[in-house]
Amino acid sequence: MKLSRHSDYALRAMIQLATSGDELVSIRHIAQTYGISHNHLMKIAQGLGRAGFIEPVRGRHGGLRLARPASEISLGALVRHTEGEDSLVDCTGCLIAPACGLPDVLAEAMQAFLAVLDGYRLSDIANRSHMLRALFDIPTSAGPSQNAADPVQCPAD
Amino acid sequence: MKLSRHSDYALRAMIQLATSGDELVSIRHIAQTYGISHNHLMKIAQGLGRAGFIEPVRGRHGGLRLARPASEISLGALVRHTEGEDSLVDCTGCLIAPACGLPDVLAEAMQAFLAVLDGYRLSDIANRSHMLRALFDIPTSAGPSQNAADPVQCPAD
DNA sequence: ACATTAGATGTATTCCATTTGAATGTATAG
DNA sequence: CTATACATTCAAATGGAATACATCTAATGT
Repeated sequence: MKLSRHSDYALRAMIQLATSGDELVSIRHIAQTYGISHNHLMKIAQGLGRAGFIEPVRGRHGGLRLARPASEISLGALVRHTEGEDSLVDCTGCLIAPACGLPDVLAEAMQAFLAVLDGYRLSDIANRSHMLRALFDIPTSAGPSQNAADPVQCPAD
Repeated sequence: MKLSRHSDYALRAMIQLATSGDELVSIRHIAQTYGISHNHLMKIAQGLGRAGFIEPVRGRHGGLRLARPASEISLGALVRHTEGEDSLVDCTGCLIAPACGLPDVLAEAMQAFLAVLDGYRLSDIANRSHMLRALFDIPTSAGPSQNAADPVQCPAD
């Protein structure tokens, strides 16, 4: 019972974009932040773009930004997109499928799971803005950090 | 977002055992019923036995039976056992872990998921007893089927 | 006692999905 | 025109799950 890394990375990227406000953030930058595969993140970003969560900007100083305010993006919608909504079990070819009550129960449980996520917005996750901005090394009006080009590296990696 | 086949098979086996009442059912028989791997099911049965869900009986006419009545076994406990209770995401090494609110939200959603399953018992799933007994080809007092040695085969397999 | 049956355990191999990597195309700012 | 960054496709690799094989232990019927 684990979220795929696909979902994991998508959520992380969205958090970073939410924290970065209107500024464009390149895929490369996000990948470097978390120390994850650049190519993989590209595909994830592609999917997020097609689904209307983010807006890609091409060209020299391009990058990604949220297509809508973080307060209007629910986590449920995100997870639904990255994980898919298909059933938890595959009953094709199961002998007892016609009499089995399991799929219904599992669907109900899944619905409860997503209902909780529907109750949270991206802005709720990224609410500790100052802490996150510091971790992302985003310069603020008060006091920008000394080296914005090379973001903090993950110590455990 | 799928249940592992491990969980799937465990649930199916438990349903068959619940439907079979006090009678012993061999692992081989269950495997043949669903057309799944005998050896794999053995390991799953092992785990179920160790966890106290089923009671294995060795020897010539041995087999498996439920350790407790089906009405006292909750689906939540079963899924918790087969899927494990660890977190949905692995945050070790994630840069923003200290400020990230995601794990809490996911844990809450997971809890809601399991809470639904906790509300159902194995007996609720196997409630259509007569249909299931027919599918499992279990002889009844009224009219036993003609060939109890060779159970019905899955048509789609 | 002995053979038979069924579960218990361990190892190894196969299989599949996810993840990653590489190469190429497309668009845009300067 | 060129450098940069996203878009797309294909192929390799990694890791976990599922399966197969081999062997052992325990209980039962003869």
